[in-house]
Amino acid sequence: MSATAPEAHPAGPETQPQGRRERKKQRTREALIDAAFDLFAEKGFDATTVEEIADAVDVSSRTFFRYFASKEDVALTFQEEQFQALLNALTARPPDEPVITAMRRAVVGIMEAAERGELGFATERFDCMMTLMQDSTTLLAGSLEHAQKKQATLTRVVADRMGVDPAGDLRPHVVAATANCAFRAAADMIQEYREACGDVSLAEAADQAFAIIEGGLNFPSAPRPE
Amino acid sequence: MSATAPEAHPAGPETQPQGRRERKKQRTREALIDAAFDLFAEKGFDATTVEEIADAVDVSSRTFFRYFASKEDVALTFQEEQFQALLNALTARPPDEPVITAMRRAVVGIMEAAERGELGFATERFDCMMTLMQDSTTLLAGSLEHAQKKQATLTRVVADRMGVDPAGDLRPHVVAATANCAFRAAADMIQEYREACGDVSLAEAADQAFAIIEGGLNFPSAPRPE
DNA sequence: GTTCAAAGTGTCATAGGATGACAGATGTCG
DNA sequence: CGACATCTGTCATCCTATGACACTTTGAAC
Repeated sequence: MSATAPEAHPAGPETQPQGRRERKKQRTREALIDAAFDLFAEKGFDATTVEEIADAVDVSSRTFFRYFASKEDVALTFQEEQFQALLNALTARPPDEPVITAMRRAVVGIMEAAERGELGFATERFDCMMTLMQDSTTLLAGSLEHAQKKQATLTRVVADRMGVDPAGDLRPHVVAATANCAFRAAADMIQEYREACGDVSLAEAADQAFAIIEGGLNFPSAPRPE
Repeated sequence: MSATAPEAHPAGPETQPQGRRERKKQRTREALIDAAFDLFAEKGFDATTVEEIADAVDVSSRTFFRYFASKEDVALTFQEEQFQALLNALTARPPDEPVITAMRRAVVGIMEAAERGELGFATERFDCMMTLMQDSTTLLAGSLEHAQKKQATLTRVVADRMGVDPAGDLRPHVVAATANCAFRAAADMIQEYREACGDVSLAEAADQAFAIIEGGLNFPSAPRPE
């Protein structure tokens, strides 16, 4: 996940590959992703070795690393797709919406789409990622890192929409960070108190989180009972 | 940074160690930290090997891993200290302050203290960490992971202060996430646009970020010029 | 179709992070 | 001092990740 990424998550939408070579490459790539998730689901992220993934597709592990920069990378394919979808959704929002509203609708929309399996991947994959990240700190770290790195892009888009310069103006940075923040807050509550909050969907919780943030967070401290 | 951490960042405040063994252990630990940061500052995080750190203190690299769960761990010592200081600062805030105000003052206070070298470590170490994280994605990932894991603790403290139950109530989760968010937004702007924002301190920027969040983020989108 | 360059892959080699096992050294306490 | 716990070094091993080189496939130019 460090310096040189061969071609980290290119995975554009449906481009009809011209040559046989391209098609074969695409097939290998997807086979690796499938195999990886099967194994992850079966034995967890950490317990699955790159060699096992590669063997399942009958390529050498060296080849695996020609497709993915790291073991995390293959798992974060979907996160990358989600992020790209978010960018699209955000720019597609009507231009007269306040930024935070546009962001909120875009984020919630994407999460709903993901939950309905309407993005490039199945719902199980989405759930699987959530589960995996609870058990694997390295995967969690990778996911957070990915999100963090993408935040710079998001900031630029937000700044553009606001018509301000991201150098010197903190506001677009905060708005972009808020998207992250709302998602994390929602995911945290659901993961840590799964039984208590029952079947609240991530999308719903994120929407609530945005509502809370937009309210300004001005909650009183409780009077000390004692 | 995964499953078994030997004794990740214990580093309590000044406890007078009783036995010679304890003292020696403490000395080794600190020597490792010092050596690590010297080397990190000199050649960067990734380029420094555990063996080099261990050699500098004249212990085996196996011993290094008995003190720190990973190479990241030794670098995140200070982040852990900062977090503990934040918890203390937060609980020390007057009970009649609204939570978000208490959080804001606590966060900004800690960052100012860190910038003045008033915590357990020198200012250079603080700056060093910032620099290192720009160049090392693995360290960045570790830092984010650490922050994320601590957020659960922070959430509980916030919930306690608000007198609410963190299961089912999203608000404390959002407040806790906001602290993270404000810090990240501030750090991002300063790091990516260093020249533009000149000598704005991290503490100032974080304070501004809180102000923006408390305002509710209700910014209009710019009219499309063309 | 033949030829040639480019791209993809396998094999081998290597570095570094991290962990388990075990024996020896070093403290601690009675 | 002697018994015991703890710390440490050595060795062995696994896994991730990368570089180097040779071989094969593919696509394109002639």
